[in-house]
Amino acid sequence: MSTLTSLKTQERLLDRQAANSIRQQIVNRTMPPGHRLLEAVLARELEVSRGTIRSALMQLSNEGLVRQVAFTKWEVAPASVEEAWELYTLRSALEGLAASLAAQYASPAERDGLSRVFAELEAAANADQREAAADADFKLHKTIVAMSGHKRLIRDHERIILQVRFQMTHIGFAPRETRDLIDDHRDLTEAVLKGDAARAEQLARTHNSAEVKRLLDANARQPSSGTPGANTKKGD
Amino acid sequence: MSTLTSLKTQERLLDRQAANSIRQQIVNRTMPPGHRLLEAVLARELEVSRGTIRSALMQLSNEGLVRQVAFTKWEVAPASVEEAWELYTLRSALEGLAASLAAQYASPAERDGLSRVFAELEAAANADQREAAADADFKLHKTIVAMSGHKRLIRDHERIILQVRFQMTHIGFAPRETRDLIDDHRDLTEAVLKGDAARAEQLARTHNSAEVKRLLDANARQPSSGTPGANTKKGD
DNA sequence: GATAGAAAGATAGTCGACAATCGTCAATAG
DNA sequence: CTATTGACGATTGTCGACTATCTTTCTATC
Repeated sequence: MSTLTSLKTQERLLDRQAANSIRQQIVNRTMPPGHRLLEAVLARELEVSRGTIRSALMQLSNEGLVRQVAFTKWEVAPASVEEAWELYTLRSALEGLAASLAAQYASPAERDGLSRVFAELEAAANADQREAAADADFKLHKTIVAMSGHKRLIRDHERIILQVRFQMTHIGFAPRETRDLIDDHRDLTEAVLKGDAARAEQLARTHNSAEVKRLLDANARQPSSGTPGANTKKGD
Repeated sequence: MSTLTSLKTQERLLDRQAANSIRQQIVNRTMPPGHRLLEAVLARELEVSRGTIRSALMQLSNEGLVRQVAFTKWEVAPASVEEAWELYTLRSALEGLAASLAAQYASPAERDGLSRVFAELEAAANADQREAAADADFKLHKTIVAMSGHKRLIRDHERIILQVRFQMTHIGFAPRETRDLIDDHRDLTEAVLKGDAARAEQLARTHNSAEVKRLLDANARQPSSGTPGANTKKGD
C-alpha cells in the first residue's frame, strides 16, 4: 500500500505538475517578483511542450502569482504594499465569513481537530519556534475555513493565503512575536468551538484588520505612497 | 473613430473570444446545467483549434461556469440551492467589504456616478420594469464595488455575480418585487455617499443575508435537502 | 543630433496530428 | 445468471511546427 497511496497525491496531469513546480520556485524566492518567465525556457527545463507550460502559466495567473502581458511576456507578480493591502482586506472578509459558518455548522469531530491545531500553535509559540509558529498560524486559519464547509470559500482562501505568504516574504513584513500570537488565536478558537458565530466573525475580522494596520504603519515612514486603496485614480 | 473604439472592446485573442461565446450561451440558457461540452464540437462550430477551445474552457472553469472531469469530460456547472447559498454568502462578505471601502475612499466623481445609478434603479422600479430594474440592481452593486478601488475585489465580485445570475435563472429564484428594491438600496447608497463606512458595510451585508434567507425559505418546502452548508460531511 | 520608419529578432498565439485514458459492451468463466 | 476480463470507440492530454505580434535595432531623413 505504500506505493499505492502515493498515486492519490501524485499529480497525473503534466500541466498541473508544471504549475506545481513553478509555483514552488516562486514561493521559494527562486523566482522573485518581476522575474521574467519564458515559455520556451521553462518547457526545456521541465521537459514538456510549450503548450503544457502555457496551461500551467494560466493556472498560476489565476492564482495571482504570475502576470501576463498579451503577445509579449509572462512574469512573476509584483510585490508591493498595495498588493499586500488588497490581500489582507480580502482575507479579513473571507475569514470573517468562514469563522461565522464554522461556529454554526462544524461537526464535533472538526471542532476537536481545531482544538488540536490550536494546541500545536500554542506549543510552537511557547517554544519560540518562529517558523513552526508561523506555519501553525496559517494552519489554524485554514482549519477554520475548512470547517465552514463552503467549497468556494475554501478554494479562494487557499489562493489568498498563498499570495499573502508570497507578498510577505518579498515585502519584508515579518510575523509578530510568537508569544503574541497565542492570545488572539485562543479567543478566536474558543468562539468557534463555543458556536458563538457573531463573536467568531468579529474576532477573525479584527485579527486581520490589526495586521493591515501594522502593515500600513510599518510602511508609512517609507518613501513610497501614502493612502492604501491604490487611489491613483482618474477621479475628481 | 467609430470602427476604432470597437477595437478596445473587441477581443483579439481567440481563446478569449471562444470563452466569451461559450459564456454567452451558458448565461443565455442555450446550454443548461450539466450540458456536456465536447472540445471537438466546439472547435468545429467556432472554427478554431481544439487547443484554443481547451484554453477557453479552462477560463470558464475558473469562472465557475464549467466543470471538468479529468480525462473524461467538460460540462456546464450544476445549479442547486447549495451552489446558490455559497454564492450569496460569498457575495455578502465581498460587498460588505466593498461598501466599507467605497464609503471611505471613493472620489467625488465616483459618488456622483453612484447617485445617477441609483436614480436609474429608482426609475425602473417605479415604472415596474422588472428586467430593467434587475439590471439596475446589479449595476448599482457593481458600481459600489468598483468604487472600492480594490482590484481583486472587483474581479472576484464580477465572477460571483455572473454565477449568481446563472444560478438564479436555473433555480427559479426570481428577484423581489421591483418596488421593494428601492428602500433597501436607497439606504445603502446614502450610507456610501455620506462616507458612513460601518453603516454601509452593515447594510450591504444584511441586504444579501436577507436574500439568502429568502432563498432558503423558498426552498424549505421543496423535496430536496434541508440544511445549507452542504453539510453532507464525514463528521459524526 | 534627433526623429521617424523599416527591417530583423525574439516571443507569444494557434494549429493539426499523435498519444494516453476512460467508459462501454461483448465474450467468457464460474 | 452473474461477474470478470479484454477489446473497441470516443474523448481528452500532449507535442512540434507554423503564424502573428511585439520590441529592438538599424537606417535614412530632416
